[in-house]
Amino acid sequence: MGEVAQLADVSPSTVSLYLRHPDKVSSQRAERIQTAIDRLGYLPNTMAGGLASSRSNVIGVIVPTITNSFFSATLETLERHLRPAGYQLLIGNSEFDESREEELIRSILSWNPAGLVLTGFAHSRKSISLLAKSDTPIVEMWDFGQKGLDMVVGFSHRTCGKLVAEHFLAKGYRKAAFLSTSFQRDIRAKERYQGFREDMTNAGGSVVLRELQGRSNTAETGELVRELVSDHTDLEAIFCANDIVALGVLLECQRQGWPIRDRLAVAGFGNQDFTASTVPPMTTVEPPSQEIGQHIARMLLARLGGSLTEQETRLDLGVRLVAREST
Amino acid sequence: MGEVAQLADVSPSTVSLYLRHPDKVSSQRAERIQTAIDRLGYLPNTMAGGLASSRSNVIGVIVPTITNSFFSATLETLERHLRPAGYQLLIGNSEFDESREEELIRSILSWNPAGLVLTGFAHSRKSISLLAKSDTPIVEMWDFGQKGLDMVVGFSHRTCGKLVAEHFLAKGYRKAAFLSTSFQRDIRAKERYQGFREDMTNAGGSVVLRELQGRSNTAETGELVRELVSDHTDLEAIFCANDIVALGVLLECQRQGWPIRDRLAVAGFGNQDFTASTVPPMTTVEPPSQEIGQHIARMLLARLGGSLTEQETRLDLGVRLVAREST
DNA sequence: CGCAAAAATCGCAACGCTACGATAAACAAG
DNA sequence: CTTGTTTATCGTAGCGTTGCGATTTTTGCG
Repeated sequence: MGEVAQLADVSPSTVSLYLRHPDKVSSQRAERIQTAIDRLGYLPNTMAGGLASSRSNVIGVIVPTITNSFFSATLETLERHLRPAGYQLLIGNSEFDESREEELIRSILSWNPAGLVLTGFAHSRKSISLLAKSDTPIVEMWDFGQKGLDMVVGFSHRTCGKLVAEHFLAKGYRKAAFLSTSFQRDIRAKERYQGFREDMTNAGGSVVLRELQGRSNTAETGELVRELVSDHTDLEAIFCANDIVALGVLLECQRQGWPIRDRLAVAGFGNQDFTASTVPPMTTVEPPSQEIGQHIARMLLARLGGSLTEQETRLDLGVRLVAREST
Repeated sequence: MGEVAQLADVSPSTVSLYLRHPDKVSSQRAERIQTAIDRLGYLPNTMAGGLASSRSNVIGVIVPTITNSFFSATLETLERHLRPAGYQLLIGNSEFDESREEELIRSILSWNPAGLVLTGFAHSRKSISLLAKSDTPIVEMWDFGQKGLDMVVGFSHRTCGKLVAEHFLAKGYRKAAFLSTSFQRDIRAKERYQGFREDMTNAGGSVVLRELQGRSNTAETGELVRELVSDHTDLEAIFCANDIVALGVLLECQRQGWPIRDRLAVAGFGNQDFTASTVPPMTTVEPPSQEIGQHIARMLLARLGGSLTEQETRLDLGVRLVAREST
């Protein structure tokens, strides 16, 4: 930066001022400075800037996995909205593990981030105390219904389960199954199950549960479907933890020659693109993946912009049932 | 850090030394320092550290999109291997846009990153000069066959196309189509097309090309398939730019009642999990998504560790054809 | 043209840490 | 118990910015 100042024949302070508030510098010098910057290929040192101003343009985001269209859609939207305001995302993978999350929180906090976005409400004690000590704005996303540490943007997974239960009941299905990825990995799938089960049983129906070992896997899904059907010959409908699992069910039925809906109704979660084109088209629930990113960006920017007005701090974006021919 | 030093009754230098080289500090003080750190909940300030040592633990990665299982698998593996060595990934989304990539390179470079990973060989002039000026280790990934700026880890997409062509020819298919996502967005799909086309036509076959407007979309895919089949009644096989598109083809055929393979053979790219379970199971090509991440981590760590030995700097990981019943 | 107010520029002291040379403590050997 | 050697600790000078108050220049107006 010194070099730029020298070449433009101004003081370093002026260069810094120009970089931060270009309109506070006279147009002639602004021009000289910009020329010098271009000529030298000068890149400001973010760390020095961050240190001096004791704040950074980093926003940390911790998701359980990025190999998952739910979260990656949120991440992409979040980035798209935050970048124009000059923020950089620092993305961490907790791998569904609280202690991993704690480690990441520690590491991100040491960057003095302008904000921190976490997935869900489950955090280790230590994490919570770390977060409390720092005064970083926190957003918990992809869930709703608990107190939360600071801001919350998401939807209720219980309600989502209830929505599907209502739909099943309206269609006359009473004997249902919930086919899930591992609850240990995905607490939110468990919440959907609980909401689903509660409403089904309240209405005199029944729900049997099956968990996949690991992540969505169509081969294992097929096995579980065969097992379910042979154990529960009167099974009428399956609600799956996500669309890929539901696709697995659809394909297994097809392989077995069981007509979807007449023999077995299937619903997924995610409303991924392909669900509209399966045969038959799949009933699913659409989570507000993009909206989550968008509203987090909005809230965070408002908070960081320092609009002092006591603003909304918790946002339930709800989910939408997309009823198609598979139920 | 001053506080920690005071509480542990040592000098700040010793605390710093302990943090960086714990074994250079006597065990009694080490213990006192650790206690003080825990008690105060001290978190080192990464920016100050980075500024002082003029290097950072940041490794930048720029991918065209993270909403894509190819790249996200690489990202996850990369993170898994780099984190234990103390590195943090700074992920950027170029959205298949060179000027966006340039902006990201600028922004990441201003962090003084320890390394930078880019996708593919296509960069703007300015980007290249920026990279040349900085002495950051660069890795270009997910492609192979060009010179490259520094290190390269990937595979040849032309070869991939040729592999499928060979397979089609062996099965007796001569009249083929390539059904792609937009080439403008995905140059590498274009390279697969070129390799595919070259070998098909050399063997006396023919290839017709269709591009989807945007990203993989099963509805649009269906339309294009119908159009293809009515325009080219003698069409025997379709090679798709990815598995989702191939799934779209499969589903469309099913909807139309066209028997897969007998009427139309289909091959995808990606070997995503569900491809094994479609009806019939789908032929596809498996790119080394995870291996790419793994080898980049290895190369980068070797380079950063300063093993002075002139090491390999370009790595072709190849692809594997997974032949199943859809061809 | 002179003077006050506003705008533009500058100098300097941080920011919190690291690296290096200097100093002190511990240890070994004569 | 001295001296040389190794090991542990400490002081200090930056690292490249920012932000504030001080200083200079420009502007507006009687």
